[in-house]
Amino acid sequence: MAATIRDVAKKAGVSVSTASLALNGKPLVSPETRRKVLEAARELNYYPHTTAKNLADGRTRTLSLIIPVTLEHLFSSAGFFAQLLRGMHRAVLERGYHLSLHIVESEEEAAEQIRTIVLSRSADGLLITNPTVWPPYLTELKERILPFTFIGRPLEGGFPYVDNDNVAVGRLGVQHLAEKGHRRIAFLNGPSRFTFCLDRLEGYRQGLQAFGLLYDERLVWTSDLTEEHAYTTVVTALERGLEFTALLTTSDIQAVGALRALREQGISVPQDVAVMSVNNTALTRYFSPSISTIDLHEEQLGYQAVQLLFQQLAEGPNRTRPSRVIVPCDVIVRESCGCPSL
Amino acid sequence: MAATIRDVAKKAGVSVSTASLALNGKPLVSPETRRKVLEAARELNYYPHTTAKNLADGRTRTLSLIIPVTLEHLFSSAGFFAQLLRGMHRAVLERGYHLSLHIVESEEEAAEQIRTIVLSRSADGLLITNPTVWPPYLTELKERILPFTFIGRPLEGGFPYVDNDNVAVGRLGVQHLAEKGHRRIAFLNGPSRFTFCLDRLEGYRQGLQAFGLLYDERLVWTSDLTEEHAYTTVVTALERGLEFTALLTTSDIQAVGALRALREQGISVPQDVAVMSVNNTALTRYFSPSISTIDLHEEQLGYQAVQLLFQQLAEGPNRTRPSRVIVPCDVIVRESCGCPSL
DNA sequence: AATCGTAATCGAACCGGTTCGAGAACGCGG
DNA sequence: CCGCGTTCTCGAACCGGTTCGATTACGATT
Repeated sequence: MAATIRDVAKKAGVSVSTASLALNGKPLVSPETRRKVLEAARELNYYPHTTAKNLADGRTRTLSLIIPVTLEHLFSSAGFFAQLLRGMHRAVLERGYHLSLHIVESEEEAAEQIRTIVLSRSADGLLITNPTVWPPYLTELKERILPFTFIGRPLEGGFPYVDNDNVAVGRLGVQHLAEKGHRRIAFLNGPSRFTFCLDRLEGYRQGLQAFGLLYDERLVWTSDLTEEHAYTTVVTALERGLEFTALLTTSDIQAVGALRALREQGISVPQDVAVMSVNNTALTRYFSPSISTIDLHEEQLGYQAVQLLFQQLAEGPNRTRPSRVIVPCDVIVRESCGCPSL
Repeated sequence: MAATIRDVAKKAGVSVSTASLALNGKPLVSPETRRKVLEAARELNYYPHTTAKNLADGRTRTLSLIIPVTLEHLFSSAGFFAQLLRGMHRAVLERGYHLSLHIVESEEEAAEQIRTIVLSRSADGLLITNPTVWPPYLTELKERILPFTFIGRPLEGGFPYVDNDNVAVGRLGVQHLAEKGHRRIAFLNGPSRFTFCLDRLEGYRQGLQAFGLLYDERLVWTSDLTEEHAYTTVVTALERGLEFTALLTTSDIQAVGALRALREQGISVPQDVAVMSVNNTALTRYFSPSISTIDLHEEQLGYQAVQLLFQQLAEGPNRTRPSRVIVPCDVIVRESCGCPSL
């Protein structure tokens, strides 16, 4: 069938080992011999057999990406993952690696997949998205059987991860609204099992403090990352008669639900209440009013995650610093916050 | 490090070949021997080395998914791909296979990736999404070096593919609107380099014919699959004074652009013009008015694509019928078409 | 001329499985 | 008791690369 390295060696009149050295650009080969080998390879249309390479040097040239994603979550965050994948793929391609995809419905399933990957040695490293505060596979991973990188900060420290600057997300959201003079800024956050929600809450507090505003826990609400639940949460808050002139939500899909609730109560945005959100999904651009949001640079996040993982692969098991990379974020001003610009 | 099959064989007191037969459930092993081998394997926590298996039997247990996706396209179709991936992953998991991801910016890049995969023998089959009418890699694939399946009908026949029932998409869209009494139904289609646009146009014609309506080419427009271009296209159409009471668009993102154009001209939806779309993305649910759309069952599409590819793998190179699978679609009624239901 | 160092090359082992052909053990009929 | 077919087991080859230790060739050194 296809030419093997033995075919190339024979054609070039050298041994297999020399052919291998020449093809891989190793130094100990004379220029003349190298030329002969390369020419033979070209004539035979030789291309190394990946699997054989993998077996020989014990690398799979594959990184496994674990995406725990429930159906409703998928709906709201498809754009996030799409961008993430782009960034990861770009990084992986640069090194001649492959990206293997594992979509799981729960973290238990994630644990199972991870175990299988480890046992079957089908990847050189793991990229694990969306760890909740204590994922079931964490104990096993602690043994460092396989290098891995989290996308999103795990609660337990000491693990390598990349993440958005979620504290900055909260802080910038508040800052942007406070600079317009808002004093009572509500925050519709997500479930606290997500560390990004914890971090954004921290950022929210920091933002208030920076502007000398008091933290009022009655203005901090929590909902699932769905339109429906965000809607009912805001409706409830309004029924309780809470006063606020600005609202920061932690995801675009929540902002949409919040806007529906506000609209139904005859509260107009941005005149009566200014709204800001996070994610910069397609929704926000085309919604009416268009939604001011914070862009997370997901592609960069994916790219950096892979880079961090490669760094670990290079370092080997002598586990140096548990590194982390934080990707900055940008405010994107649209109509819902009531700013004149753009 | 980890136990190999030789360790298992030694512990069980049998030869390596017997151990292999026993572990793989081959028939020629005595029950007693099998028991001993399995027990030894369990005690040693043995798990076969994927790469070694792959090299030995010449299969990679990997399918490569090629996604040619431009940035603006990504924005509008992230949900589509997310669903597709879910379905594919589910099918692949059932067979102990892996899904390898290749995101490319152009079809030339797709061609390059495909060539590399073929030469390096890093996958057993290819899943190729979104073929345009004549993708550059088609000629090579014709030689059937590697089994593949298209997601989306390629213009050239004779290749295995799965697709939505795009003719039905066009037909059902028209039917739904015509049943409400609409006589002048405009169609905002996408670029004709996409076969799904060609098919939906055909469906549109069939739908008109079924209701005894005349095909009026002035009511058939084309725009890119972006909000902006859809907007300008509809604006232009309105400026030309074209009369229509209903509009079918071929993607949700176009519907959004169309709605913006209509709104700006003081045309209210659904009162003055009924609008229907295709894709059932998050946008359509939360838009105001919510957009009636056609669900394509993308997860099913992905699942079927993998099944079709496995079928080819099973059949081997004795290329039987060039099979295809068509996934049905469903109308989802919301506000924009002006139907009372729901 | 003998010794040494270095550069270039080679053969063989190895990675961890599968598979094939040969051979041993065994029961059975003649 | 012999020959034969069946059932089970085994050793060795194989998949296609990489790598290690040994070997050769050759110019420089003393």
